[in-house]
Formats: sequence, C-alpha cells, structure tokens
Amino acid sequence: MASRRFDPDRRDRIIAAALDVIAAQGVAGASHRKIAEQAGVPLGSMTYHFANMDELLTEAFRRFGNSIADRFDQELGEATDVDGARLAVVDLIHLDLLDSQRDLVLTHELYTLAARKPVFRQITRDWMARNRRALGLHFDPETCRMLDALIEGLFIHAALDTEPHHRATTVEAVARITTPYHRPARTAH
Amino acid sequence: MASRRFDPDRRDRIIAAALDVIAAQGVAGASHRKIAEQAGVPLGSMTYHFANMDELLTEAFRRFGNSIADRFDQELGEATDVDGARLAVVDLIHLDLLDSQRDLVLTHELYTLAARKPVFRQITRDWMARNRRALGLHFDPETCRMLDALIEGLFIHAALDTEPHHRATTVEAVARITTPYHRPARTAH
Amino acid sequence: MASRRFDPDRRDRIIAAALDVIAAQGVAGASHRKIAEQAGVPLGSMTYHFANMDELLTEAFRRFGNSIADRFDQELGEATDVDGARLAVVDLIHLDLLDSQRDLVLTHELYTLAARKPVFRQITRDWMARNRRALGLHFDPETCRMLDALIEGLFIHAALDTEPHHRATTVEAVARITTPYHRPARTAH
Amino acid sequence: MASRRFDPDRRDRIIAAALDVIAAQGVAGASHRKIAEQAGVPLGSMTYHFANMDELLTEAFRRFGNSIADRFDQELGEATDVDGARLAVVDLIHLDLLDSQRDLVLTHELYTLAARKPVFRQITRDWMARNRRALGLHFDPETCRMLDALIEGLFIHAALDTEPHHRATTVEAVARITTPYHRPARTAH
DNA sequence: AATGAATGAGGATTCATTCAT
DNA sequence: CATGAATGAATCCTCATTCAT
Repeated sequence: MASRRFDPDRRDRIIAAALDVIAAQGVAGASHRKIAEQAGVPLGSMTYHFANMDELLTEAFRRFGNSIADRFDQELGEATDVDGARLAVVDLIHLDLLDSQRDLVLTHELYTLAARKPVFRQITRDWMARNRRALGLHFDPETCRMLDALIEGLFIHAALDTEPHHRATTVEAVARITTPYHRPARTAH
Repeated sequence: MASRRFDPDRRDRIIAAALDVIAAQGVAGASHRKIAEQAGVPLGSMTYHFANMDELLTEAFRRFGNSIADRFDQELGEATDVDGARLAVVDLIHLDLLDSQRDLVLTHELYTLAARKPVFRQITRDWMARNRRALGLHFDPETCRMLDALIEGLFIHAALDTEPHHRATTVEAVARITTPYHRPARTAH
Repeated sequence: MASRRFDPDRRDRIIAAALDVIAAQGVAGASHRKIAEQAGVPLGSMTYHFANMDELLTEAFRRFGNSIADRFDQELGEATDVDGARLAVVDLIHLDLLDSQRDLVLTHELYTLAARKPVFRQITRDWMARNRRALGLHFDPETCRMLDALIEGLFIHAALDTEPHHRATTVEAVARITTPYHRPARTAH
Repeated sequence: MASRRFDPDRRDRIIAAALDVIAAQGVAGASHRKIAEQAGVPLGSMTYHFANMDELLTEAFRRFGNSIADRFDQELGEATDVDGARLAVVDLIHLDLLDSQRDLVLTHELYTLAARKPVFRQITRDWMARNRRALGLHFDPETCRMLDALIEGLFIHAALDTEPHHRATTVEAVARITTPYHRPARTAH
C-alpha cells in the first residue's frame, strides 16, 4: 500500500526482470540474485515483495500467458468470418509466435513447471481457456480443441525444426483441421 | 567386495536412474547426488562415467526419445493401410502416451533444454525424424508434418487439460488432418 | 546472536587469515575452508565478502606488497645522504627481509601467480614501482633499477642458500652496484 | 628394470609432459590426469612409474634446473677472459632467459616449492651451485655470489616489468657488480 | 518499510590413490 | 607388468532465506 505508492513500478520491474532472466537462463538459472540485479533492485527487496520464489514465478508466468492470449484475442477478434479466422490463426503462428525464440523458451519453461506443480498447471489452463474462447468466436468447441492442439504442435515443431516451415503447409493444415471429416459412404455401389 | 570392482551395467543404471530422478523432480532437481543415490552408486562414480552433467542428460534423453520412437515404429509398422495407420496414431496418443505422466514430464523437460541448448535440440530433431519416418510409411511428407504437429499438440494439451480427452475427438482430428482439403468451388450456384 | 549479525572487521580478518594460510601452506593449499576456519568465520561467508578466490588473493597480496613497501619507504625516507641510503638498503635486506621466512614464501607465491595471471602481475608492478620510488630519493633511475634487481636477487638467494649470507658481502654488493663503472682508459701510455 | 627396458621413453615422456603442464597451469594445476593425457600414457601408468606426485615433480624440476645450468656452462665455458665472461652473462640474461616465459614460470614454481619443502630447496641449491661453478671460472667466489644474485634479480624483474629492459643497463650492472669497490680516501685534503 | 549482511545446505566437479583384472 | 575402473574427500561456488538494523 504505502510502499506501492512509493515505488509502484518496483513489483512490475521485478516481474519483467524475472521473465527476462528465465528467458535467458531458464527457471533453473533464475535466482533471486540474478533477478534482483536485472531489475536493479536490492537483493533484500525480493523476498519483501514476493514471499518466495514460486510466488514470483507464478505472477511472471501469469503475465506471460496473458500477453500471448491478448494477441489471440486481438487477431481473432478482428476476423469477421471463418476464412478470416483461419487466416488469423495462420498469421498468429507465422507472424507472432514463430519469430520469437523468447516466447518458445518461456512457453516450455512454463509447461515444464505445469507438468509437475498444480499452481502452474492452473496458469496454463487459464491461458488455454482464453485461447479457446478466442477461437470459439469462429469455430465449434470440438474444432477449437483440435485447432488449439494443432497450433501448439506447429508452434513447437517449427521452433525445433531445422528446415523452415512453409506458410502454405500451415494454411493447408488449418484448413484441414477446421473442415469436418465426411466419412466416405461405404454402401455406395 | 568383488562386486564393487567391476560393474559393467553401471553406466546403464546411472542413465536409468537419471531419467527416474528427472521424471520425479525435473532437470533442475536432478543433481549428481540424487541420481547417484537412486542408482546405488557412489557420488564419485558419476563424473567418472559421465564427464559432466550435460553428457549424462544427453545420453538419458537420447535413450528416452528412442524408447518412444520405438513404439511409433512398432505401432505404425504393423498397420497395413491408411485407416490402420490412422488407428495406430490414435492408439499411440490414447494408449501409450497419455497414460504416462512420466513421458509427458520427460518430454517437456527435454523440450525446455532443447529450446536453449543446441545439443538437446539435435536430440529432439533426431526423435522427430524417426517419428516422421514411421508416419511416412503411410502418409505423404506434408501430411506427416501436419500429423506430427497434431500429435504433439494433442499429447501436450491432453496432459495439461482438466477435462478428459475423448477418443472420438482424437479420431476425428486425425481423420481431418490426414484428409486433403478441397477448396469449395466458389462459382457453383 | 548480536555479534554474528554485524561484524565490520570481517573482511579484514579474512584477508589476514588468507595471508597466514598462504604463508603456511601456499596458494595451492589455501582453500576457502581453511581460510574461513583460520579467520573464524563460516564457510558461506567467504564468497559473500569475496566473489571468488582470485578476488581474495588479489586483495591479500596487494596488502602484503604494500606492507613491505611501507618498510622501504620508512627506512629510505630516514636516510639523509647516499651512504645512509646504502646502509638502509643493507639493513632492509638483512634486518627486515631475511629474517622473515614468511615474507619469502609470500613473495614467491605472489611471483608465481604473477608469472601466469595479469592481475597479479599488476600487483607486483605496483609494488616494484613503490620500491623504486623510495630508492629514487637517493639514486638515479638506472641505478634504482639495478639496485632493485640486486635486492631481489640477494633476498631470494639468501633465503634459499645453505650458508649464511654475510652482511659484509651485502655491503660490498650494494656499494658496487651504486657506483658507476669507469671504463679503464685503454689509451693510457 | 624390465619395464624400463620395454618402454624406455615412457618415464621421460611423463617428465617432459609434467614440465609442460606445470608451465601451462602451474604446479597447482598439474594433476596426474592432465600429465598422463599430455604424455599420452594411461592414468594408471602414472603411479606405477612415480610412487607419488612429489617424486615426479622432483625429477621434473631437477631436469629443468640442469637444462638451464647447461646453458650457463656452455656460454661461460666459451669465454676466454673476464670481459668475455661479462658478455656471456649479459647474453645469458638477454638472449636465453628473458625470451622464455616458460622458463620464468617454471623457475617461480620451483622457488615456491623450495620455499616450503626441503626436497625442492635442495634442487635449487644444486642448480645454484652449478651456476656459481660456471661463474667461478672467471670471477672470485664473493663476486660470484653477488653476480648470481644480480642475474636472478634482473631475470625476475625483466619478466615482470612492463617497460623493456635495455641491454645497456644490463651491461652496466654486470660491469659494476664485477668491479671491486674502492672506498674513496677520506683523508684527501 | 526496506535492506545489507550473513549462513548452512547443497550444487558440480577434480583429485590422488587403490586394486582387481 | 600394466591399467581401467572405482571412490571418498575435498575443491570452489551458488543459493534461498533469515534478520538486525
């Protein structure tokens, strides 16, 4: 309260610094010392603002998830029809996500935490829920789930692959996954 | 003790112990001490067999990737036609992968390393290459890439999601992604 | 414990302890553990006060060099003429330096470091510069360099030799090195 | 005995490797492992040929001292008169010793050991004795001791100094130290 | 309210030496 | 005879957290 009023940016700066350090050195390498130095705040200030490391990580990753979900909201909110939504998805993958090594790293760090600790799993769920809500503006719920998974997979593989991923492939994949499968009539003779 | 002097399985046991510890506590929690204890070998033995931690992690994750790729090879090798291959993919996701919290955790840990260190990125690439080769027995290269990404995404989301993933959804998603998209004729009226 | 919480002399005590341990066991034997024990501080305190071993060694040897240079300053500052300065030099070698096995050991340890690492070479240079400045009160620059080298050599050899070094020899050596050489006239009748 | 006959170079190679490693990393950094690797012999071979580290170091430094003393013998043995001997000394300092960073490092490492352990002190004494014997071909014993000290000091300082040492200064210093001091007559009117 | 000082536990790694083979 | 495998002790250093100020 008084403290926040006094240096209201400090918490924010610490959180931003935490994400920077995590992006650069991983959660394993993110110590109080390093984050404090990156943020330009005294070491003792860390445990004053955040009771412990998990609390800081929680807030940092929550912010990270929201920042990416914001982009989903914006891109998909601007689409006016299904084809526009498909295009928005392709753009999200190719323009926003793939260019950012930082986002890839942070995503994996978060997932790794989520795989083990419930607190962080909740963060990923909230993030996924926001993404699906954005997709839900244009697609039915089941398609949303498939599409969300596809985006995830394309994002991950694109970042790990050696060969560049062609936009055409992404366009085709999005088209396929958003197109209901018509089981070929077997009885036709 | 005669047994102490020569122990040809020791390397293997250390690698297995490393994967166990990583699955349980993460790469961050995988210390020489813990792994040595898990493997039942003295601490000094660790850096005798593996020059440093990265070398041990490298071998461990290489083995992990291969063990999963082996299952891909087996399941898809047994399929005789495209529908069989689709079924195999669904089974791989639902029977083999999703049941294993351990595999999920290890996968994320590996990806997190891969996002930062080239050595581990190569491991994931080799693994992905094996998976795609297995898929390539039944699908064209472009479909392989899409399908591989979908599998990845479904696997990751299934493990993080709260609601159970229904097999039917997976079946539909696989069917869609493996079915070429026919752009609807626009001029037909 | 109040005493534990704030201990302003601690850095100094660690430095003094470091020199003691180095004198007794060499730089090679000077571990954080031993120095901490000698200084009566907890092990973790070492790297709090000194980021790493080199930093501690640097400060310790800087202090050592200065302490000896102080004696040079004092002895030579008191001399009022050249003969007094020569006497002061002899006294420095015989009274101050030779009696101290500790100084010999520390000097060699420093030189050994200096021969390999620039940081320590700078320390020896600063030390040498102070010595020469003190000698420069009474002798010309070239003589200073020669005299400084002679002092160095006498100091080292005296400490390594079996036979005792006689003061008379030192007196003669200092007299010679501070007396310009007159090339014998070759053309004389 | 049989072993030596079998691979007679091995001991020599290990000794040479030891000096290389010491020159590069210091006595402190000279481990069995590194020396074995440098020599191209198996680790277990080290303690087979040398009971312990000190034995190896002893032999290595004995060889080093002899190699330098050999140069003294040769240069001074070729001189035919005092002036020739003075010139030889200057050459030894400027041509042979100063150019070799390696010799400087090894000398200091040896002195550091000698300052603490009698075994190594004996090695330096033997070395010094050889040097003085060589000087003794041309100078009286007292002058030998002074000259030897001067050489030592010039060698050390030259290697540590920033500014280059001029040959002329060395020539003058050698001339001075080898010229008896004539106390100026005080009674002269 | 804010923090610099402090510390014990634990991190990876290096090592000389031993000994079964 | 020669050595690869093995190991416990010791190395430096990092760390989250505590607490007197």
